[in-house]
Amino acid sequence: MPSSPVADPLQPPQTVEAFRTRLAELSGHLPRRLQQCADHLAAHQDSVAVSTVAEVAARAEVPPSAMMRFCQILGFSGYSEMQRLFRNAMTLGLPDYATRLANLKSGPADRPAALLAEFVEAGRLSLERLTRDLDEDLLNQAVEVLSSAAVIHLAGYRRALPVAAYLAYVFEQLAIPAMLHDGIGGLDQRNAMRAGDALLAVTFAPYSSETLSVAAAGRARGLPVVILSDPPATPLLPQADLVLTVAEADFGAFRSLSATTAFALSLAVAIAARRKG
Amino acid sequence: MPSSPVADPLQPPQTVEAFRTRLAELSGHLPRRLQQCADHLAAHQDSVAVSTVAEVAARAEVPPSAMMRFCQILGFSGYSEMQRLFRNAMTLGLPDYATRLANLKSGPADRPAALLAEFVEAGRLSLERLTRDLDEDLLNQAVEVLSSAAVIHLAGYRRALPVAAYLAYVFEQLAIPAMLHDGIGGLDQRNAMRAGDALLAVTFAPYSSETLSVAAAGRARGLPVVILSDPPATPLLPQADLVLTVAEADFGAFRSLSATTAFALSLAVAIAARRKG
DNA sequence: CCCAAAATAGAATATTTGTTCCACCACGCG
DNA sequence: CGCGTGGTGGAACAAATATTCTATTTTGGG
Repeated sequence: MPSSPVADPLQPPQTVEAFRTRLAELSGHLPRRLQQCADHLAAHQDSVAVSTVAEVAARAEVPPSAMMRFCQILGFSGYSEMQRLFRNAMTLGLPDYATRLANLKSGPADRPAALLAEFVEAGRLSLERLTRDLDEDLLNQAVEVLSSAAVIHLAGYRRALPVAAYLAYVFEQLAIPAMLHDGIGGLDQRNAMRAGDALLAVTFAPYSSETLSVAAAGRARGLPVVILSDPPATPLLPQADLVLTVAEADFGAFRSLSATTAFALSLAVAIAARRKG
Repeated sequence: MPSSPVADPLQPPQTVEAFRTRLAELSGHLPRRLQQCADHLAAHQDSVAVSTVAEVAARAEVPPSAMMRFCQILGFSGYSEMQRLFRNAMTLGLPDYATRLANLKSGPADRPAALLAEFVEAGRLSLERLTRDLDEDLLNQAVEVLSSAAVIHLAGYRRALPVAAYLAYVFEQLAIPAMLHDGIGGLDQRNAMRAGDALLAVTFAPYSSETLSVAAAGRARGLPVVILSDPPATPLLPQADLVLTVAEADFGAFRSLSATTAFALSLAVAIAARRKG
């Protein structure tokens, strides 16, 4: 691809990394006002996504026109184009969303490989978002609670079943007592939840009533309940002691589980480490 | 007009928390278009900060004016005021992805968050490799074969079960006849495989004998057999018509399924598109 | 089945925001 | 010591965007 190590002054940076590189290159041999722009952007680059030129310029203590000139020096056509870069990087929705969705819906012989590229992109965004938005404290609490359980009960239906099943597999590998409530044949396994155990339930909106009912049963027995879901999980807050959320980017009506599986695995391994330590 | 005589003195939510609460209150007893707004905002609340009304409205599949009305129902004077709430919440927010990832990794290796950062990194690598190493021709053939099947039979055990289960879920959503051979209670479902059907088996090294035996049964019945596995899949080549591989990066002894789920979803959606087209 | 009230869509309007342009200033070089 | 080059700020202009308004459709009650 046409991305060279040395910055081409006519081509705008396509990624935030490229943007930073360009900024570093320029910084130092720049007229005073433009240097101010560079310094300010280096320190507050993400605020570009949500601010107007006037605001950014004011914070950098330069007139708006100076900021405009600076954008153009970076290779952008103007402030808007630079802003678009940061907006795209910030939102989980894919760029050109409408166009791509139209292609997916109408495009007759859309190549499977193109489709795959979209889902890979969605997965990448989700993973990125996962580290950025992580509530570390919440995760630590979940590890704490679950690692001290005698048996970890797992629940998850429909789209959440793969995650619960995966957790069951990993826990077994790690020699951690765990039990998957698969609800096969309508058989409950709720009475298997005993004092000293804990429940880890996985559910995504719209929340399946089975999962919620297992969670309620767990609480009724006094078990700590941890729910893994997608944001916003507001309706779940009263149902659990801890609610962890993973935002999974969608493409069209479809959502992969790329970030969720990574999160689940981390959780399991962290629990194992805690139990050993 | 901050105070009205009626018992609906709507003050705009001052925090995102308050915003979520109000959303939850309203949701349910709302006219159709406004409910769409509520649903969309619940799922993509942060994208408001970086999008115009027109964009948000388009994604929610409502006209812009409907979104405006909804903002006013929430108590805001208009979209701009609502947007301000999210912009403010975001600027105080976290450093960007690269910085955050570096911070997470630099900490003690036993921190759950550090662990997560590693798995996220592994996931990203896997996704990257997935597009790079993709054998497009093979994927097209798989789509071709599976899309013309009357029923798609799915097999997968142990670590592959989540993938097979996920495929079963997605096929059902897409109204594609599919059957998961879960092998529950040691019950085979092999006689359900009939002429005109196809088998999609998922297995990773070391290959489970159950999966291989289902694949053999499928072939014996003359069904086309597609296997989804990890490289090198050489031992599987004689067992199947097509062998697709997804390389999943590992961290320590552990492998996530980030790339595999993305691949599985793509495959399913591509098959659906092919059947419709 | 009809009517009133609410909801809706899209066009018209108002406002905000980005961008360009040009007069002015500072500095260095002939 | 002027003259030219490059930098600067602000005002004028253009584009994008939010917001309001109204004709039309839908909904629910009598």
